[in-house]
Amino acid sequence: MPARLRGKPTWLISQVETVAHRLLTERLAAAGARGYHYRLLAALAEFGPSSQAALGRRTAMDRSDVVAVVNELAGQGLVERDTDQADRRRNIISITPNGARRLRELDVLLAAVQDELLAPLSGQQRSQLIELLSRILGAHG
Amino acid sequence: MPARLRGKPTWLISQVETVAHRLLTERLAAAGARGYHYRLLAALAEFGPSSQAALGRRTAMDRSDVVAVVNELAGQGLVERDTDQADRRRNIISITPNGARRLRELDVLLAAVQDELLAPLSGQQRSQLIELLSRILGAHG
DNA sequence: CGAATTTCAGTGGAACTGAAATTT
DNA sequence: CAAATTTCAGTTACACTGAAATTC
Repeated sequence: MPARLRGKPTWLISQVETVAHRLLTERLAAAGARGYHYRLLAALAEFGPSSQAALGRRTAMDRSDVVAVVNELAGQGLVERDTDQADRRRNIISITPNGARRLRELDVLLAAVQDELLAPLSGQQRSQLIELLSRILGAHG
Repeated sequence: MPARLRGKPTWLISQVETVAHRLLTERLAAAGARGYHYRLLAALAEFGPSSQAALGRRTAMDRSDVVAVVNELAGQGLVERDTDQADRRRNIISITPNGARRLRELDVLLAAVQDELLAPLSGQQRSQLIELLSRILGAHG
Protein backbone atom coordinates (compact mmCIF):
# COMPACT_ATOMS: atom_id res chain seq x y z
CA MET A 1 0.00 0.00 0.00
CA PRO A 2 1.50 3.39 -0.99
CA ALA A 3 2.74 5.44 1.98
CA ARG A 4 0.82 8.41 0.61
CA LEU A 5 -2.42 6.54 1.24
CA ARG A 6 -1.60 4.52 4.36
CA GLY A 7 -2.21 7.27 6.90
CA LYS A 8 -4.81 9.34 5.07
CA PRO A 9 -8.13 9.42 6.91
CA THR A 10 -10.13 9.52 3.68
CA TRP A 11 -8.35 6.38 2.51
CA LEU A 12 -8.73 4.56 5.82
CA ILE A 13 -12.40 5.44 6.09
CA SER A 14 -13.14 4.34 2.55
CA GLN A 15 -11.31 1.04 3.03
CA VAL A 16 -12.94 0.29 6.38
CA GLU A 17 -16.28 1.20 4.87
CA THR A 18 -15.66 -1.28 2.05
CA VAL A 19 -14.89 -4.03 4.55
CA ALA A 20 -17.93 -3.15 6.67
CA HIS A 21 -20.20 -2.87 3.65
CA ARG A 22 -19.09 -6.24 2.30
CA LEU A 23 -19.63 -7.91 5.68
CA LEU A 24 -22.99 -6.26 6.21
CA THR A 25 -24.45 -6.84 2.75
CA GLU A 26 -23.38 -10.46 2.63
CA ARG A 27 -25.07 -11.18 5.96
CA LEU A 28 -28.15 -9.19 5.05
CA ALA A 29 -28.36 -10.89 1.65
CA ALA A 30 -28.30 -14.29 3.38
CA ALA A 31 -31.39 -13.10 5.26
CA GLY A 32 -32.99 -11.66 2.10
CA ALA A 33 -32.59 -8.03 3.15
CA ARG A 34 -30.42 -5.02 2.49
CA GLY A 35 -29.21 -1.99 4.40
CA TYR A 36 -32.01 0.29 3.24
CA HIS A 37 -34.59 -2.14 4.62
CA TYR A 38 -33.13 -1.99 8.10
CA ARG A 39 -32.97 1.79 8.02
CA LEU A 40 -36.64 2.17 7.16
CA LEU A 41 -37.89 -0.50 9.54
CA ALA A 42 -35.86 1.01 12.40
CA ALA A 43 -37.23 4.49 11.71
CA LEU A 44 -40.82 3.22 11.56
CA ALA A 45 -40.48 1.21 14.77
CA GLU A 46 -39.03 4.14 16.66
CA PHE A 47 -40.99 7.11 15.32
CA GLY A 48 -44.25 5.43 14.37
CA PRO A 49 -46.13 5.82 11.07
CA SER A 50 -44.51 8.47 8.88
CA SER A 51 -44.72 10.00 5.46
CA GLN A 52 -42.10 8.95 2.93
CA ALA A 53 -40.52 12.39 3.00
CA ALA A 54 -40.14 12.22 6.79
CA LEU A 55 -38.62 8.75 6.48
CA GLY A 56 -36.11 10.04 4.00
CA ARG A 57 -35.07 12.88 6.30
CA ARG A 58 -34.69 10.60 9.29
CA THR A 59 -32.65 7.93 7.55
CA ALA A 60 -30.58 10.11 5.23
CA MET A 61 -32.14 8.42 2.23
CA ASP A 62 -33.11 10.04 -1.04
CA ARG A 63 -36.83 10.45 -1.81
CA SER A 64 -36.48 8.21 -4.85
CA ASP A 65 -34.85 5.41 -2.92
CA VAL A 66 -37.56 5.58 -0.26
CA VAL A 67 -40.17 4.93 -2.95
CA ALA A 68 -38.36 1.84 -4.17
CA VAL A 69 -37.64 0.42 -0.71
CA VAL A 70 -41.20 0.97 0.51
CA ASN A 71 -42.34 -0.92 -2.60
CA GLU A 72 -40.07 -3.81 -1.68
CA LEU A 73 -41.04 -3.88 2.00
CA ALA A 74 -44.75 -3.57 1.20
CA GLY A 75 -44.42 -6.46 -1.26
CA GLN A 76 -43.13 -8.60 1.60
CA GLY A 77 -45.88 -7.44 3.94
CA LEU A 78 -43.43 -5.75 6.30
CA VAL A 79 -44.90 -2.25 5.93
CA GLU A 80 -48.23 -0.79 4.83
CA ARG A 81 -48.79 2.23 2.60
CA ASP A 82 -51.97 4.30 3.05
CA THR A 83 -52.74 7.76 1.74
CA ASP A 84 -53.06 10.37 4.47
CA GLN A 85 -56.69 11.53 4.49
CA ALA A 86 -55.73 14.77 6.23
CA ASP A 87 -53.17 15.64 3.53
CA ARG A 88 -53.64 13.62 0.43
CA ARG A 89 -50.19 14.43 -0.96
CA ARG A 90 -48.72 12.14 1.66
CA ASN A 91 -48.52 8.40 2.09
CA ILE A 92 -48.56 7.13 5.64
CA ILE A 93 -46.17 4.22 5.99
CA SER A 94 -46.56 1.94 9.00
CA ILE A 95 -44.71 -1.14 10.13
CA THR A 96 -46.71 -4.39 10.34
CA PRO A 97 -46.35 -7.09 13.02
CA ASN A 98 -44.34 -9.11 10.51
CA GLY A 99 -42.18 -6.08 9.92
CA ALA A 100 -41.55 -5.67 13.65
CA ARG A 101 -40.59 -9.33 13.89
CA ARG A 102 -38.28 -8.94 10.93
CA LEU A 103 -36.63 -5.93 12.53
CA ARG A 104 -35.85 -7.90 15.69
CA GLU A 105 -34.24 -10.63 13.59
CA LEU A 106 -32.13 -8.07 11.79
CA ASP A 107 -31.15 -6.49 15.13
CA VAL A 108 -29.48 -9.74 16.13
CA LEU A 109 -27.76 -10.02 12.77
CA LEU A 110 -26.55 -6.42 12.89
CA ALA A 111 -25.17 -6.78 16.40
CA ALA A 112 -23.12 -9.77 15.29
CA VAL A 113 -21.71 -7.79 12.38
CA GLN A 114 -20.63 -4.92 14.66
CA ASP A 115 -18.87 -7.39 16.90
CA GLU A 116 -17.08 -9.06 14.04
CA LEU A 117 -15.98 -5.77 12.51
CA LEU A 118 -14.66 -4.39 15.80
CA ALA A 119 -13.13 -7.65 16.99
CA PRO A 120 -9.57 -6.19 17.03
CA LEU A 121 -10.62 -3.32 19.35
CA SER A 122 -11.09 -3.29 23.13
CA GLY A 123 -14.32 -2.03 24.64
CA GLN A 124 -12.76 1.32 25.41
CA GLN A 125 -11.38 1.64 21.89
CA ARG A 126 -14.79 0.88 20.44
CA SER A 127 -16.30 3.71 22.47
CA GLN A 128 -13.51 6.02 21.35
CA LEU A 129 -14.10 5.17 17.72
CA ILE A 130 -17.84 5.77 18.03
CA GLU A 131 -17.19 9.10 19.72
CA LEU A 132 -14.72 10.28 17.09
CA LEU A 133 -16.90 9.29 14.15
CA SER A 134 -19.97 10.86 15.75
CA ARG A 135 -18.05 14.09 16.21
CA ILE A 136 -17.08 14.21 12.54
CA LEU A 137 -20.61 13.43 11.48
CA GLY A 138 -22.02 16.07 13.81
CA ALA A 139 -19.79 18.73 12.30
CA HIS A 140 -20.55 17.84 8.68
CA GLY A 141 -24.17 16.67 8.99
CA MET B 1 -31.94 9.49 13.35
CA PRO B 2 -33.18 6.18 14.82
CA ALA B 3 -31.44 5.24 18.09
CA ARG B 4 -30.84 1.79 16.63
CA LEU B 5 -28.55 3.35 14.06
CA ARG B 6 -27.04 6.27 15.96
CA GLY B 7 -24.35 4.29 17.78
CA LYS B 8 -23.77 1.47 15.30
CA PRO B 9 -20.22 1.52 13.93
CA THR B 10 -21.32 0.27 10.52
CA TRP B 11 -23.80 3.15 10.31
CA LEU B 12 -21.31 5.77 11.48
CA ILE B 13 -18.62 4.54 9.13
CA SER B 14 -20.95 4.52 6.15
CA GLN B 15 -22.20 8.03 6.91
CA VAL B 16 -18.72 9.45 7.49
CA GLU B 17 -17.57 7.75 4.31
CA THR B 18 -20.40 9.41 2.40
CA VAL B 19 -19.36 12.83 3.73
CA ALA B 20 -15.69 12.17 2.97
CA HIS B 21 -16.46 10.79 -0.46
CA ARG B 22 -18.59 13.78 -1.40
CA LEU B 23 -15.91 16.19 -0.23
CA LEU B 24 -13.13 14.31 -1.98
CA THR B 25 -14.85 13.72 -5.31
CA GLU B 26 -16.08 17.29 -5.59
CA ARG B 27 -12.55 18.65 -5.07
CA LEU B 28 -11.02 16.07 -7.37
CA ALA B 29 -13.65 16.73 -10.04
CA ALA B 30 -12.79 20.43 -9.94
CA ALA B 31 -9.23 19.38 -10.81
CA GLY B 32 -10.41 16.90 -13.47
CA ALA B 33 -9.43 13.80 -11.52
CA ARG B 34 -10.98 11.06 -9.42
CA GLY B 35 -9.93 8.89 -6.50
CA TYR B 36 -8.73 6.01 -8.64
CA HIS B 37 -6.34 8.33 -10.45
CA TYR B 38 -4.60 9.34 -7.27
CA ARG B 39 -4.33 5.74 -6.12
CA LEU B 40 -2.60 4.60 -9.28
CA LEU B 41 -0.31 7.61 -9.59
CA ALA B 42 0.73 7.24 -5.93
CA ALA B 43 1.51 3.54 -6.38
CA LEU B 44 3.53 4.18 -9.55
CA ALA B 45 5.51 7.01 -7.96
CA GLU B 46 6.40 4.96 -4.93
CA PHE B 47 6.97 1.49 -6.36
CA GLY B 48 8.11 2.33 -9.86
CA PRO B 49 6.84 0.79 -13.12
CA SER B 50 4.46 -2.10 -12.42
CA SER B 51 2.17 -4.53 -14.17
CA GLN B 52 -1.55 -3.81 -13.96
CA ALA B 53 -2.09 -6.83 -11.73
CA ALA B 54 0.54 -5.57 -9.27
CA LEU B 55 -1.06 -2.14 -9.30
CA GLY B 56 -4.41 -3.66 -8.49
CA ARG B 57 -2.96 -5.56 -5.53
CA ARG B 58 -1.20 -2.53 -4.14
CA THR B 59 -4.14 -0.17 -4.39
CA ALA B 60 -6.98 -2.55 -3.57
CA MET B 61 -8.44 -2.01 -7.02
CA ASP B 62 -10.14 -4.58 -9.18
CA ARG B 63 -8.31 -5.77 -12.32
CA SER B 64 -11.15 -4.43 -14.49
CA ASP B 65 -11.04 -0.98 -12.93
CA VAL B 66 -7.26 -0.82 -13.37
CA VAL B 67 -7.73 -1.33 -17.11
CA ALA B 68 -10.18 1.55 -17.35
CA VAL B 69 -8.19 3.95 -15.19
CA VAL B 70 -4.92 3.23 -16.99
CA ASN B 71 -6.78 4.01 -20.22
CA GLU B 72 -7.87 7.35 -18.80
CA LEU B 73 -4.45 8.28 -17.39
CA ALA B 74 -2.66 7.20 -20.57
CA GLY B 75 -5.09 9.33 -22.57
CA GLN B 76 -3.99 12.34 -20.53
CA GLY B 77 -0.32 11.47 -20.92
CA LEU B 78 0.11 10.88 -17.18
CA VAL B 79 1.20 7.23 -17.53
CA GLU B 80 2.65 5.03 -20.25
CA ARG B 81 1.65 1.49 -21.14
CA ASP B 82 4.25 -0.84 -22.69
CA THR B 83 4.15 -4.59 -23.06
CA ASP B 84 6.74 -6.39 -20.95
CA GLN B 85 9.18 -8.05 -23.35
CA ALA B 86 10.28 -10.50 -20.65
CA ASP B 87 6.70 -11.70 -20.04
CA ARG B 88 4.38 -10.70 -22.82
CA ARG B 89 1.24 -11.31 -20.77
CA ARG B 90 2.06 -8.20 -18.79
CA ASN B 91 1.81 -4.47 -19.47
CA ILE B 92 4.39 -2.30 -17.78
CA ILE B 93 2.79 0.92 -16.59
CA SER B 94 5.08 3.84 -15.77
CA ILE B 95 4.40 7.35 -14.58
CA THR B 96 5.43 10.21 -16.89
CA PRO B 97 6.93 13.55 -15.81
CA ASN B 98 3.47 15.07 -16.34
CA GLY B 99 2.01 12.34 -14.16
CA ALA B 100 4.49 13.07 -11.38
CA ARG B 101 3.64 16.76 -11.55
CA ARG B 102 -0.04 15.94 -11.45
CA LEU B 103 0.49 13.75 -8.40
CA ARG B 104 2.14 16.60 -6.50
CA GLU B 105 -0.81 18.87 -7.30
CA LEU B 106 -3.23 16.26 -6.04
CA ASP B 107 -1.14 15.80 -2.87
CA VAL B 108 -1.87 19.40 -1.92
CA LEU B 109 -5.53 19.01 -2.72
CA LEU B 110 -5.79 15.78 -0.72
CA ALA B 111 -4.08 17.28 2.33
CA ALA B 112 -6.61 20.11 2.37
CA VAL B 113 -9.48 17.63 2.23
CA GLN B 114 -8.11 15.68 5.23
CA ASP B 115 -7.89 18.86 7.19
CA GLU B 116 -11.39 19.93 6.36
CA LEU B 117 -12.86 16.53 7.16
CA LEU B 118 -11.08 16.27 10.52
CA ALA B 119 -11.60 19.92 11.47
CA PRO B 120 -13.69 19.02 14.54
CA LEU B 121 -10.93 16.79 15.99
CA SER B 122 -7.80 17.74 17.92
CA GLY B 123 -4.40 16.55 16.78
CA GLN B 124 -4.42 13.78 19.34
CA GLN B 125 -7.89 12.69 18.34
CA ARG B 126 -6.85 12.57 14.70
CA SER B 127 -4.00 10.23 15.58
CA GLN B 128 -6.35 8.09 17.64
CA LEU B 129 -8.79 7.81 14.77
CA ILE B 130 -6.05 6.84 12.33
CA GLU B 131 -4.76 4.23 14.77
CA LEU B 132 -8.19 2.69 15.38
CA LEU B 133 -9.12 2.54 11.70
CA SER B 134 -5.71 1.09 10.79
CA ARG B 135 -6.18 -1.61 13.40
CA ILE B 136 -9.56 -2.62 11.97
CA LEU B 137 -8.16 -2.62 8.46
CA GLY B 138 -5.16 -4.67 9.53
CA ALA B 139 -7.40 -7.34 11.02
CA HIS B 140 -9.72 -7.59 8.00
CA GLY B 141 -7.30 -6.90 5.16
C1' DC C 1 -49.78 31.38 -6.76
C1' DG C 2 -45.69 28.97 -4.42
C1' DA C 3 -44.32 24.94 -1.79
C1' DA C 4 -44.36 20.12 -0.51
C1' DT C 5 -44.93 15.22 -1.72
C1' DT C 6 -44.74 11.23 -4.50
C1' DT C 7 -43.27 8.85 -8.50
C1' DC C 8 -40.57 7.63 -12.53
C1' DA C 9 -36.65 7.46 -15.49
C1' DG C 10 -32.10 7.87 -15.57
C1' DT C 11 -26.99 8.99 -14.16
C1' DG C 12 -22.56 8.05 -11.92
C1' DG C 13 -18.57 6.29 -9.19
C1' DA C 14 -17.12 2.30 -6.87
C1' DA C 15 -16.70 -2.64 -6.16
C1' DC C 16 -17.23 -6.76 -8.34
C1' DT C 17 -18.11 -11.21 -11.54
C1' DG C 18 -17.61 -14.27 -15.53
C1' DA C 19 -15.58 -15.32 -19.49
C1' DA C 20 -12.53 -15.02 -23.45
C1' DA C 21 -7.84 -14.55 -25.34
C1' DT C 22 -2.98 -14.72 -24.65
C1' DT C 23 1.21 -16.18 -22.63
C1' DT C 24 4.17 -18.49 -19.32
C1' DC D 1 -1.32 -29.06 -18.74
C1' DA D 2 -2.41 -25.40 -14.94
C1' DA D 3 -1.78 -20.63 -13.68
C1' DA D 4 -1.30 -15.68 -14.47
C1' DT D 5 -2.52 -11.49 -17.03
C1' DT D 6 -5.27 -8.43 -19.66
C1' DT D 7 -9.59 -7.09 -21.52
C1' DC D 8 -14.55 -6.67 -22.13
C1' DA D 9 -19.34 -6.89 -20.92
C1' DG D 10 -22.35 -6.74 -17.44
C1' DT D 11 -24.19 -6.47 -12.35
C1' DT D 12 -25.20 -4.52 -7.73
C1' DA D 13 -25.90 -1.26 -3.73
C1' DC D 14 -25.95 3.33 -2.93
C1' DA D 15 -26.36 8.32 -3.73
C1' DC D 16 -28.33 11.45 -6.57
C1' DT D 17 -30.91 14.54 -10.42
C1' DG D 18 -34.73 16.31 -13.25
C1' DA D 19 -39.20 16.46 -14.28
C1' DA D 20 -44.09 15.42 -14.09
C1' DA D 21 -48.42 15.03 -11.41
C1' DT D 22 -50.94 15.94 -7.34
C1' DT D 23 -52.27 18.42 -3.39
C1' DC D 24 -52.00 21.94 0.12
